[in-house]
Amino acid sequence: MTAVNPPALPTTLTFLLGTLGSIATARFTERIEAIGLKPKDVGLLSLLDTRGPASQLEVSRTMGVAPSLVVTVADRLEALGAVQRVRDPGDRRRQNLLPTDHGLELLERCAAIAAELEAELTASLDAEVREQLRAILSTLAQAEGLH
Amino acid sequence: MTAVNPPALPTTLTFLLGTLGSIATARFTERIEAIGLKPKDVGLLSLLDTRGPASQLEVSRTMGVAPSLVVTVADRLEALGAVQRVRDPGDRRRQNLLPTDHGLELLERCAAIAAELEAELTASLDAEVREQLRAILSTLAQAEGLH
DNA sequence: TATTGTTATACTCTATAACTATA
DNA sequence: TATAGTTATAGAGTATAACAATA
Repeated sequence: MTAVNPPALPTTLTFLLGTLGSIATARFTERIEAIGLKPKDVGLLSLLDTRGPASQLEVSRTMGVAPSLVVTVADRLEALGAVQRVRDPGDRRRQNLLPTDHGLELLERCAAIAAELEAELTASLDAEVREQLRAILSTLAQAEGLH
Repeated sequence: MTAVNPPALPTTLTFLLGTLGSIATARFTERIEAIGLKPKDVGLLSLLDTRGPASQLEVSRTMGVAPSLVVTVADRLEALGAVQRVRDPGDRRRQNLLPTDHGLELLERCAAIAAELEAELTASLDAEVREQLRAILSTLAQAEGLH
């Protein structure tokens, strides 16, 4: 029941998204290293910024990573002074994660780096087309439940 | 010299491409496992299909991976009967990699899997918008020298 | 007993460095 | 001496399983 003549792999959106996404991530990773952050650190900070404080297990589920990885990331961010762990007074098993002012500053620097990188990656596009792309990808992200 | 007020990270194309790309790759990886392939195997097969036979070092440079990784990938593909190593008669140090008929069949199955996945990932888009997206991403890929 | 977080351990991917064969 | 490929080794990232504290 598969297509007899599938389209060439490099023309599929699966391939294009995967390839361009990995380029974007590799360059972003390289640049945030200068401020001591790894991609997962940024993911966690961004999550706290978007959805507010959360317990480690909530973060684990939302990010789709193992609870033990949240410990590692939170340890690093705490050492950087970017997040605080606060025991939930109502349930002392829970560690609520709060971004600090410094953490929010770091996140803002990441956003600036991402914007800069976006400009470079899309230098071949007209401004109008760039916004079309943003709109389409936002639709896909929403469909995947990423907001 | 950075923007005083950068756009929110999740709205940047850097973030959207990285996130959606990693989703696409994760799902693709899961599905090609059924036919014994890893993502890098598919990359190598696709490269040979697109640019013709190549030595391992050429592959290493084109794919941007270490020569030792090409050995690993070529070993696996050879064991699957998907590529053949042929000593270059003019320079016996070189191992030219050739896709076999079976390798090309596997590649076609990967293309079918990618097409199926594309349909799922973009189910929220009109056909017209989907083609807009393909055109824009192809432009970006070309600008990155991926063709 | 079940849940939250942590620690110990292992697995996958990939790179670097040392080595072999050929030029 | 330089280059193509290979092997040995190590590091990064992440998961699974065992464990501790709290419910």
